[in-house]
Amino acid sequence: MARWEPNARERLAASALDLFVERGYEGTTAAEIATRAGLAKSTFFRHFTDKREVLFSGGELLSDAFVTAIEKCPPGTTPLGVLHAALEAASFPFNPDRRDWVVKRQTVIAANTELLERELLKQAAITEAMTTALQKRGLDPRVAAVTAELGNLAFRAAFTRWTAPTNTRDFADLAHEELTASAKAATTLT
Amino acid sequence: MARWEPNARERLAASALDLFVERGYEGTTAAEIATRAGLAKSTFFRHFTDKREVLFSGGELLSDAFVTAIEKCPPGTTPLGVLHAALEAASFPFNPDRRDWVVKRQTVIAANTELLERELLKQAAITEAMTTALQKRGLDPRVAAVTAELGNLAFRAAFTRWTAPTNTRDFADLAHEELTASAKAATTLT
DNA sequence: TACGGTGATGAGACCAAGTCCCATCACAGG
DNA sequence: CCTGTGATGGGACTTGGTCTCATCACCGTA
Repeated sequence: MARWEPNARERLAASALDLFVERGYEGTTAAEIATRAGLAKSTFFRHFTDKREVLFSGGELLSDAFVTAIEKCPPGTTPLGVLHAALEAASFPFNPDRRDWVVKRQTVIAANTELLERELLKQAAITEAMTTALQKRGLDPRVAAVTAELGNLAFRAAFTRWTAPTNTRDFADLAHEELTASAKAATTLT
Repeated sequence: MARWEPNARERLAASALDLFVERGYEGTTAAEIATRAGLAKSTFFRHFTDKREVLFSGGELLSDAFVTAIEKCPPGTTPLGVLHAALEAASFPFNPDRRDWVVKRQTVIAANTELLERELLKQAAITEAMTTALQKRGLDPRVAAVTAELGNLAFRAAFTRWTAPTNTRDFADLAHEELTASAKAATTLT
């Protein structure tokens, strides 16, 4: 399979993040990213459909983790229980080693609307996948939708806390905490 | 203020939707939209920052309706009560006269990922605005977030039902129904 | 060692989105 | 009738993204 320098895709992603941090997303050209990675512009677009997408590759892994975790829950598990399991399974990208990279990436995304749009799309896709997976467990469609949305909310909250400069806690930890809090909040609406 | 043909913006929006329906979003050029509206490409981009944006102008009205409705609720109103009022106030764009236009627009959006992204961004902005407005009422941040998210969910569900071919019911009606159902679902998670 | 197949790459033409600048034109008021 | 102002037109320019064709590195095989 691998020939020449075998890591074209990874090199592109790394160069891209570096350049985005240095010059900003809009100040960086796809051709420049490719050049820094020792490749050509056409090669960049062979690996990524978009200039944006270079920051989002590997996102399917997260979605898959959510979905398969949901599927693996024993039948009869409560929706909230399923959600806890799913968040647990989706914690793998967030370990201390990857923190620097994750924070850099998130800083770049937060600074650019185009990238925010893309992120929202990915999140929506995940939420939809979770909804479907929950429905397959026999949940009422509306309950499934509310559950997935709550999971998404808890995930984002946990992520925000995990990336905070002072944080030392585990992602899964924070996720469970946020989920519990959100679920409790959901019962105090009336 | 208004000179020549005074409705440039509206003409552009109308021409755009027509063309998008005829040839699809990607099959339509910004220059073509402008030409059909009797204007030039440069004028198009003077009125809309984006080719996408031509389908989303007026969206601030919706956000404003949500927020001001939340602000106008008497203190002590329950979060769910506030949400009902907000959805009621945000029903104005959805009357029988505008149905055709709304359905056309939504069909175009649903067929194109770029447009979906933009719509998600707008929805996220509205949800965030609602969260802030709810927090200003003294709600706990987490409760505010959950409430806003639930409102968003109910809104989308109501919208889907309202645009369904067989629907004859009022949007506000559907929204109240969806919200009640979602809120109830949120209490059955454990 | 020579050879052909395969898959990744490079080069460059090409189109459309979006920016920018400057000229122009319609209208208002004096 | 003249002049200022704001909306428009036109066109040059950059960049994202697509596409095609040639090239090159490596593989297995003779």
